Amino acid sequence: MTPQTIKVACSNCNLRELCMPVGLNPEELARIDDLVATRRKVKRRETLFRNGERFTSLYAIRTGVFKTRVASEDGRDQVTGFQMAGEIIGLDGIVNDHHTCDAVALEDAEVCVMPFDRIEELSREVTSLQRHVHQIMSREIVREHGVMLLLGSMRADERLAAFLLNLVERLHARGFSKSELMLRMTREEIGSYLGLKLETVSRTLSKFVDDRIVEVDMRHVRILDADALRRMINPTV
Amino acid sequence: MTPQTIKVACSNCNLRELCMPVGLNPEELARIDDLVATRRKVKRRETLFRNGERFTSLYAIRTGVFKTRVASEDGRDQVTGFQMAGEIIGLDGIVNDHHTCDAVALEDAEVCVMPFDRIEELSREVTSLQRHVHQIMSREIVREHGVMLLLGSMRADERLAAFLLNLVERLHARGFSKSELMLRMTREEIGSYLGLKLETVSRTLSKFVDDRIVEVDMRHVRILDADALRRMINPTV
DNA sequence: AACGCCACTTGATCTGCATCAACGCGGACA
DNA sequence: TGTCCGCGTTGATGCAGATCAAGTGGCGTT
Repeated sequence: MTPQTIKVACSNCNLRELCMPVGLNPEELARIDDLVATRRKVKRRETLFRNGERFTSLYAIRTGVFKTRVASEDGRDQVTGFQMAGEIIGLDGIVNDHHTCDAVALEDAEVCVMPFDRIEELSREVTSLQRHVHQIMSREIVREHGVMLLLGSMRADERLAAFLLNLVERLHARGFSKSELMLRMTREEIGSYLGLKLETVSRTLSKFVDDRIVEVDMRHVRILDADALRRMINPTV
Repeated sequence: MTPQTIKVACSNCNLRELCMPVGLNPEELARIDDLVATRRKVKRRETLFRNGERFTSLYAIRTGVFKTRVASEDGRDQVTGFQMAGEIIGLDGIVNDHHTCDAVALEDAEVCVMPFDRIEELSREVTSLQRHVHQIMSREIVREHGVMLLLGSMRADERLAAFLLNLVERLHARGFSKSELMLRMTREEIGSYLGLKLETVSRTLSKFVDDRIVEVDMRHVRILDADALRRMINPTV
C-alpha cells in the first residue's frame, strides 16, 4: 500500500459522474471531497482485498481493470465480475465486516479509498449520496441477476456474445470505441466468468471470426457485426 | 391488493429479529413501527411485483414463500431466488425506480409493505437501520456470488445438494426441522434456479434416494445424511 | 364417476461442452 | 541468443446433462 499525499478531490475528478451522484450543490460537493481518504495503487496481479480480510472501505476505480472472484473450499473458483474505471468494488464486505471475495488487478491500477463509516456518516446528511449508495448496491444486484440468467440458460456462443457486448458498451460509456476493445483478461478468466472452459472460449471466438462477426488478434478484438451478436442473445432484434 | 386496517407493529412482531436491526432502544423501536405502511396478502401464483412496474417499496415477507425470476426477451427465464419469512424483496427496483424481475408467491403469502422513501428517511436518523439496510443489500450480493459459483462450476448433484442444505438451514433458523422440509416449488422451478432441466432435478433426487441420502415423497423431503450432501460440495468435510 | 390436467418419474438417445493432447508464439530472463 | 513459460489455438474423444418420449398418480372440475 502506498498512500498518496497529493490532494484528492472528487470535485474536479473527471470520473465523478460515474462514481458520485450528480446534481450536488457546491456545499455538498465540498463535503463529498472528504469521502476519499486516500488513493492506492495496485499493481498487475496484486489484490486490492482478499476473502477474509477485514472490510473497512469501498473503492472507486480510477484507472485499470479488476476482476473479483469467489472460491469454494475445494479450489474451484468463479470470477464474479470485471470492474473498470468509475465502478465501485468492495460491497461484498459490508454484511459481515469481512470481504468474501478477492479483487485482483488485471493491469496496474489506482483506486480511491472511501472508508465506509465515512460514507455512512455523510450519506445520513446528503440525501443524494444516500440514494446513490443504494443505487450502486441495487445495480450490482441487478447485474448479478443478468449473470445468473446467462449462466443458467445460455449457450456458449450466447454467453460470449453477451460478454463482448457488455464490455464494449461499458467502454463506450467511458469514451472508448463502440467496436474495438482490448481484453485485459485471459481466456481462462473469461471462461471462469462465463462458466466455460478456456478452450471453449477460444473455439467460440474463432467461430465468431470465421463468421466475420469479429476480428481477433490475441487480446485485441474488433466487433464487425454487433447486430449479429445482439441477435444471438435476442433473436428478435 | 387488500390493505389491512389492523394495526401493524414491528415492535411486537415475532419476525423482527429477522428483518429489522437488533438492539434498538424503545424510542427507535417506536419509530421503526412507522416503516410498515400496510400489509398485503398475495395468493399462490400471483405476483407481488413484476418486471417494469414502478418501484415504491421493499417488502418483508411475513408468511409464505416467493420466487423471483428474470426473463430474457426471448422467453427464457431464470429463477434468481426463493425467499421466505423474514427476508426482504424488491431491492432490484431501487436502481432505476422500476422493478427488473417478477416476484411470485409459491403459496398464499403476506408481506409488510415498506415504502422506500420512508426507509431512506428513517435510516438517515436511525443509524442502526441505515447499517441494516446496507447489510441486507450486501447479503444479497454475497448470496448471488454463491449462486454464480454454483451455476458456473458445479455439477448437477452438487448444485442440488447445495440447494437442499441451504433451504433446510434457512428453515431451521426459523424454527423448523433440521432434516425435514416441504418444497414449495416444482422440479421445474428448482431446475430453473439451478440451471438444470426438470428431468435432471428429478433424476438427481432419485439418485440421492437410491444412495439413502434423502427420502422423498413428492414435495416432502427428509434428509437422512446431511454430511453426504456437505461432502458433495466440499470433499474435505 | 369420468375426465383432463399438472407435476413427476423413468428410459432412450442426442449433443454441446469438457477433457486430453499437441503445438505455436512471444516475451522474460539467464 | 537460446531457453523456458504463460497464453492461446486446434483436434480427437468422452460424458454429463439436454431432449424426446411414454407412462403414472393426484387433484380439481363437471
